[in-house]
Amino acid sequence: MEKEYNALENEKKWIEKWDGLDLYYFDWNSRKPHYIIDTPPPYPTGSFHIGNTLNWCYIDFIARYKRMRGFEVMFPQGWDCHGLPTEVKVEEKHGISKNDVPRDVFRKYCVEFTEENIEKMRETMKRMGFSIDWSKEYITMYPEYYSKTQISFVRMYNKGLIYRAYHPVIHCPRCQTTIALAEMEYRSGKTQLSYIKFDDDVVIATTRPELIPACVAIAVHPDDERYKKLVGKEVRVPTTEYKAKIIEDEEVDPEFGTGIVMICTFGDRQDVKWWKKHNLELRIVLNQNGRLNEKAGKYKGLKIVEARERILEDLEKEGRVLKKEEVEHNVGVCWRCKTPVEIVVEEQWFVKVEKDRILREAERINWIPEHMLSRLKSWVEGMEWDWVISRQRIFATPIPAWYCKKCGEVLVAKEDWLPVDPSKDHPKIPCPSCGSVEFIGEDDVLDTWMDSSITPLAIVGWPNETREYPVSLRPQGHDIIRTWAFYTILRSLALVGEIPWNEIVINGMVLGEDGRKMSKSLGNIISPEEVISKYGSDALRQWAASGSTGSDVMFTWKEVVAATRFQQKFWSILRFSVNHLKGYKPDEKDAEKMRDADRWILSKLNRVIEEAIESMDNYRFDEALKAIRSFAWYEFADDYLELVKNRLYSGSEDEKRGAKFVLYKALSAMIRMIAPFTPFLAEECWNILCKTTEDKDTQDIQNIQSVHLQSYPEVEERFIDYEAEKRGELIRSIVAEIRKMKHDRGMALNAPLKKVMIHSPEKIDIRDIAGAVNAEVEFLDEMPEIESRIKRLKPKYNVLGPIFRDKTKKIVKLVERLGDKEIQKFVNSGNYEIEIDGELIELKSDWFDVEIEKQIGGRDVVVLEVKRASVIVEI
RNA sequence: GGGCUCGUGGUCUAGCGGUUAUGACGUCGCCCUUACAAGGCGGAGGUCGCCGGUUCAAAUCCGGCCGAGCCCA
Repeated sequence: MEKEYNALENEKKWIEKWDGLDLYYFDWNSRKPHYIIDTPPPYPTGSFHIGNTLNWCYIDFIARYKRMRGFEVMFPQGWDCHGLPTEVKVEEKHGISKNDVPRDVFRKYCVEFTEENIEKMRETMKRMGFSIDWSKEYITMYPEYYSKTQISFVRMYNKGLIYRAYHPVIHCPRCQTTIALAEMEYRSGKTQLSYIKFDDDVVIATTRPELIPACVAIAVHPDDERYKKLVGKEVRVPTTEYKAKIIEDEEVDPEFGTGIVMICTFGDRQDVKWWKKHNLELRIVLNQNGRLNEKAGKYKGLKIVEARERILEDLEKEGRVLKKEEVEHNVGVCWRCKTPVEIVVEEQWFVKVEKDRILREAERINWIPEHMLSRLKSWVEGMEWDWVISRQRIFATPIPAWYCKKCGEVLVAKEDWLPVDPSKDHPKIPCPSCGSVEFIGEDDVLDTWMDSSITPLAIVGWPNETREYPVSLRPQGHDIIRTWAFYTILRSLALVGEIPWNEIVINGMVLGEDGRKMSKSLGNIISPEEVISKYGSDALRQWAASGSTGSDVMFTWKEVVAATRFQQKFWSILRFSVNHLKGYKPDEKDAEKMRDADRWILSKLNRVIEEAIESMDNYRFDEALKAIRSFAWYEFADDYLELVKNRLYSGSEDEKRGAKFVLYKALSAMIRMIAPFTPFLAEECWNILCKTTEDKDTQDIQNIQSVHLQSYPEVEERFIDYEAEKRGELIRSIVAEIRKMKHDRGMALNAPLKKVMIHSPEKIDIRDIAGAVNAEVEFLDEMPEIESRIKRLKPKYNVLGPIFRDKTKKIVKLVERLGDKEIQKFVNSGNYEIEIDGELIELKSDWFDVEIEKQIGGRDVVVLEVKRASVIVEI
């Protein structure tokens, strides 16, 4: 074996060897219990970022662990392809606008572009060693998948869970499409608040003066004494000829502005609420193209910003603008492009949100960490509108619907017509209402979340045959609880009346080394490839295991470096062990040859196995890896190996057997325990160990022995032995104490000692101690007589100095000259009088440290006190 | 404004009623010891954010305050 572990080389080697072995193939017909993971389908941006890496590491830890624990694990991989970002990239790439080419040509460009991106990302995932079953890959932009999305649409429509209606929706002027509430976020910024006089009594404050022509009512708080008299009156809306009624509503904030608010259709979501509640008129002045319409009178055709300026100018001339001030204001923006959104009213497709049912059913899912359920709950509880699913885009799943040209009847496709694209395909039946055969195909497409919210169903074969449901696990980040988790639960309940998964494990976000979220603008982005090319995948995977599940994890190079050190340590442990295990055939009978040290570490090993299983079962990867690492490094390597080294080098064959037995047991278990975390290192180590010991019992595939086909180590109760642990612990601390003594005296750790005598009520095996401390060791049944004499009184200068100043030196000299008897008297009584320059001075023994020398039969010895033992060392 | 999470040596972090508070990195000293110097051995370094309360016992539970982050309005 090489002295140094070369991670990069080894990882490359195994990626090649594993290729085509089908190590991770999920077989539906397997008799093992199934464990199905609803893997997140990432958006194919072309780069698999470090946040994905964290997420996938968790999945892979779980998948590998569960496989080793006897489950038939499905780890599929999907790609959530549709959406605007790709459309934008494709437009850039081809130098076109999406409307410059026919829809299907544009779609083709998007598909090609996406395929290239997927391939790039697959490479990184393979390099990371994720145990994906690629035969279960799904790609949402292909008809096999999106026809499922269309079927789900048809079924929900037929159940009355999807409907078409006029309703205010969020519209992104830049993306030129409707977006769902979940796709909107808030940005804070400064805005100008204008105080506008409607008449002498009514002065409103608004941040959107351009919407004054859309004002449909004026509102005040019912308890606001200032305006009680106004309620019920009407006031003319400036810039228009019509009047708006003054109403009262509890949700008006009397503290904001003048306490009088104009309600327009629509400035924000609060307007929508008021509009609905008070049954107000609908007065839309803003078109989807971002320009004002004829209802705005002379402002028709102006863009929002232009209109704002013009209206303010005109009002100013009329003396209606009383005040302008800067205010902090939150504005809703599109989450993709951060452009401020508008509220428009259009006929759109909606999915009904059954809040109560979702809240109730979500509790049946086991949330890890538990508190993440509250994220979903608070989101659902606060939902006001149904989910808008129609989008005015191209690269997405078409909505399978037509409108009859004659009577306007809506015709939704039958299941056996799917997949279908109504923008070019025709329905297979005439209009059920009027018999006409002329239709207008729906141009709108579906929200991408309509594709990705059926992933758990798609992977189990729905709608043809749903082989197993709910699936075992959903692993995802906490940032998409309100979207992906929420939508999936909703759709699963709607389509099959069941929760989608039994458990959901949430991972945190990855922070940069500065502790802030990784982002391009902060310049703190690290790519997985950068880390892998320097330190390899196993090291990055160990970093991923370093945080506690659900919490955000900071990326740090030092954690990655620490991981590579562990890999080297583990390699060295194997290198040492293999040297002694050459030709060793594991034999349970060798257990009889074990000494205290062997029994101790074997017992500890089994308790670490127990701990690792417990932690892995609870998805606490940090705990598991930490337990395994510290056992291997400290207890096994630093303590145990040091104890048995001597026996392995110079013991008799019989003496060695006990140690070899343990060496083999421990290595076999440790390699299997690190396998989910560091699959490359583990694989190499496993192969070396197998070759060394010629162990033919391990499972192999096409003549390659793989640790990833083995079972996880099990706790062997017969080796857990608390008495042995006690004795081993004692042996360990005796050796440590002797080493410490050597260290304190500036001796080399392997320096020979004349003799070591141990007395303890515990009967311990001293043979391995001798080798470890390089001395003859004797176990004493009785404590020998130890004579102690005071060697010297060492002055505490920090006490004596301040008291005696310049006399200190003289005092110290005098005390040093005292004879044995005088010293004894001084220490016993605590006081001593001396004379200096004719002056009597009383000294206290506390001012000196008493150095004691111990002897046995006249020979100098050092007595070390260890818990439950006395160790007498003759140097 | 509301909800959630979190304040632990210089930095990051474990513990979440019970001896002396975990580990990593850093730091200081000693040691090339037939697996590993990217190593070993040994130090130093903490009023567990602040104030109350519950308890025989609080870093841990409860309340309040201060601070940070995330989510939502």
